[in-house]
Amino acid sequence: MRLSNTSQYAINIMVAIAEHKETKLLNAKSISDTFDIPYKYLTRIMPQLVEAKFIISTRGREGGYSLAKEASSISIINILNAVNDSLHASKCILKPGMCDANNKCALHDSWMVPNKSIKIMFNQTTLESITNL
Amino acid sequence: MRLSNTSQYAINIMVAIAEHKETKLLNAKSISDTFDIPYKYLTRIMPQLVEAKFIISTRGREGGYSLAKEASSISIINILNAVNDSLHASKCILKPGMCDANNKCALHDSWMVPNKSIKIMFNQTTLESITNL
DNA sequence: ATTAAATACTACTTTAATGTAGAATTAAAA
DNA sequence: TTTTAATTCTACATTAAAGTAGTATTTAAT
Repeated sequence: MRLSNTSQYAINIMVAIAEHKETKLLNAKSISDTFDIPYKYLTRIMPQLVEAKFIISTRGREGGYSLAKEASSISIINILNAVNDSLHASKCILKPGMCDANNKCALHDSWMVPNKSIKIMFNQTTLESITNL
Repeated sequence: MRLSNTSQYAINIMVAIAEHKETKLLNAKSISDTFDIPYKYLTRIMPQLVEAKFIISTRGREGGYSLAKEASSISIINILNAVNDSLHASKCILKPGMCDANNKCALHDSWMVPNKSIKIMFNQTTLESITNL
């Protein structure tokens, strides 16, 4: 029951950029150092977050990253979706696909309770709510 | 946010054995067929469940598996522990280790709510509660 | 006794996630 | 204008999980 490294990295990256309040842009090296994210791996995640329109990248010397929109408008689920193909959120916990009502997996009903809690958390938690602004 | 294939397999296997109420023992082939678990992979999981004292194996012709104890005494968390080295249950969602109170990861507090719900479910859900007995 | 049907053991292969390397591109500073 | 510091792109390497194969062992049925 875990989040992939890539997802963990992405969330930490977004938090770092949201919290960065200096005039100089925050660059990949700093983020890599702060969270012990392998630099070369991080620099492959960054373009995905740019592509998702969460951050703006500025290339060249003195370049780096900054938020592209309000921290309050970016929730954890958005970040997860940007780096994972899908969160598996709607998938069943005991089989590859989804359970249908007639043919439920053994944990289907039991899992609904924590799964709902997870979904609510990922949906309602925004960058604003978890950063020191 | 997912359970490993091995964990999923183990839970399905235990449910199948718990629900099996014929005089003939339930064998690996049947379980493999029922849940589309690769036979050879399944036969490497079985000894772990035997080792954990959840099931009894009977070798040789007409052999198979049966529950070693009451279905009510085996909870999901027990099964997960038997096949995973650790469930990561106590680990933090955004870093390899555990957060300490002073140095929390960004999602630490937010994660506590769903995490508690997951723990309760895995601890309180027993084979008895999810099988048709 | 022999055969058949089952579990158990050991080693190997494949796959997807993760991590690494190097070169290209960009743009400010010197 | 050259250098430097940054992002981006593409390809390759490593690792751990998942899957496969073959053989040994066990035991009931024949």
